[in-house]
Amino acid sequence: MDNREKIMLESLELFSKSGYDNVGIQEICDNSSITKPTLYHYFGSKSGLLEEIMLENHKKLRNAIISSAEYSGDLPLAVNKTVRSYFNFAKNNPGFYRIMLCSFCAPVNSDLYRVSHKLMLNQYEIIEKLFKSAAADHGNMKNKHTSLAVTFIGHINTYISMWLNNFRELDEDLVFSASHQFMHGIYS
Amino acid sequence: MDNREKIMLESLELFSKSGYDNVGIQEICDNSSITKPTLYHYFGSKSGLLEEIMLENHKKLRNAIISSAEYSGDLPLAVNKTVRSYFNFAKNNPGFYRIMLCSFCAPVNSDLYRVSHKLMLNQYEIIEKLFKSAAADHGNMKNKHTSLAVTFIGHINTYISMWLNNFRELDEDLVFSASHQFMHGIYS
DNA sequence: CTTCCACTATACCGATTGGTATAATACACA
DNA sequence: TGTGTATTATACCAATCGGTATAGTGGAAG
Repeated sequence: MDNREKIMLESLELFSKSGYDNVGIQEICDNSSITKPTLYHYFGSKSGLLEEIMLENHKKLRNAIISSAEYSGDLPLAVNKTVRSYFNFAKNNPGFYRIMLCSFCAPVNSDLYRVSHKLMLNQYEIIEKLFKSAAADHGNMKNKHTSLAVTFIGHINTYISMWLNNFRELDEDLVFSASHQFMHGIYS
Repeated sequence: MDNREKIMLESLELFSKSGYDNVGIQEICDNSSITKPTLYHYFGSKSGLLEEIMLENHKKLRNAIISSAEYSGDLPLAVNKTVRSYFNFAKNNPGFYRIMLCSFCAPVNSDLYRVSHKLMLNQYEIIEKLFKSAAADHGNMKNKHTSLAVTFIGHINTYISMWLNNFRELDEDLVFSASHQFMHGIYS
């Protein structure tokens, strides 16, 4: 594993455990067995490091959900698949998901917000597109795309957050009931 | 307004805008028109200040929801009233609610977590008690108290978070549909 | 053999961090 | 008017923050 990757992995770990602001550059370097000039050689700044971490992992998430969230006439199916994709991604990237959850409610005046905000909006857009396509077949969804997308991701994050805090498993039963419950919220 | 209160109000404002870690003691003092020894006279430390802010506001929240979340044979009613209480509290204390949302996903190794964790658990307990009482009349809720409580608060926070980010209003319609959707999740 | 480049080591920078020691002040009470 | 106490102001602390300058090392490629 090269140094760049080592730094990213290690700082992701530290950020998720202590929070971006509570981790110093020196601490990252010590844990990665590299020196400060090396870190600045690759990332330029602390927020630059955060940005690359968020960009790279967001890309993986995006790839995971973008195909699940495709509408082909069956909205419950797409919703079900998307929930499953999110759950699986969280399981495979718990450290990053922790940080992402923080970034959903990050203070406006923080590096995490500045770096992540557009990425969060991009996530909304992907899901919004699903509901926009489905609206043609579901009249009661008209002009609610954004609201639905935000609610949907919010509910998914509720379950993932529960899992991260050991309140519940992310199993196939939960995929079903979460999807089912959300769909009921649309129809009613 | 006395200095103690002035400090608490001002730092709550700053914390919610920039995050606890990004606000320095000096900045709080400048904005409150007091000096550092005064702050340390009242609160002892930065985390002590955070603790008093969280304790005091949590107390207000607790008082607001504890009567709403009382079970008197009508679960949908109690759920509805509780959602309304949360929404109203958030409307009246947006700054604190922002911080509280952060504290639900705060990194374990942070002041915010250390100060808030028990308070969050206490919130769960209050709601858990509601579902525990209701379980006598609703067989399918047995042994799901904790899970239900966490999910319930999680869903409420999703809507409040949307409101804080200007995606949606917290009106009476949303109180109804949020309650309705959650109840459907229980019955199914 | 030389050039290039990723990387290290060390030492440093100014600014800011949370926190404190000490002395002056304002005010209630006698 | 004098005294005690609660609160404040000024000035300071060591430590750490993010970030950089400089000089040098090891190894691969031409």
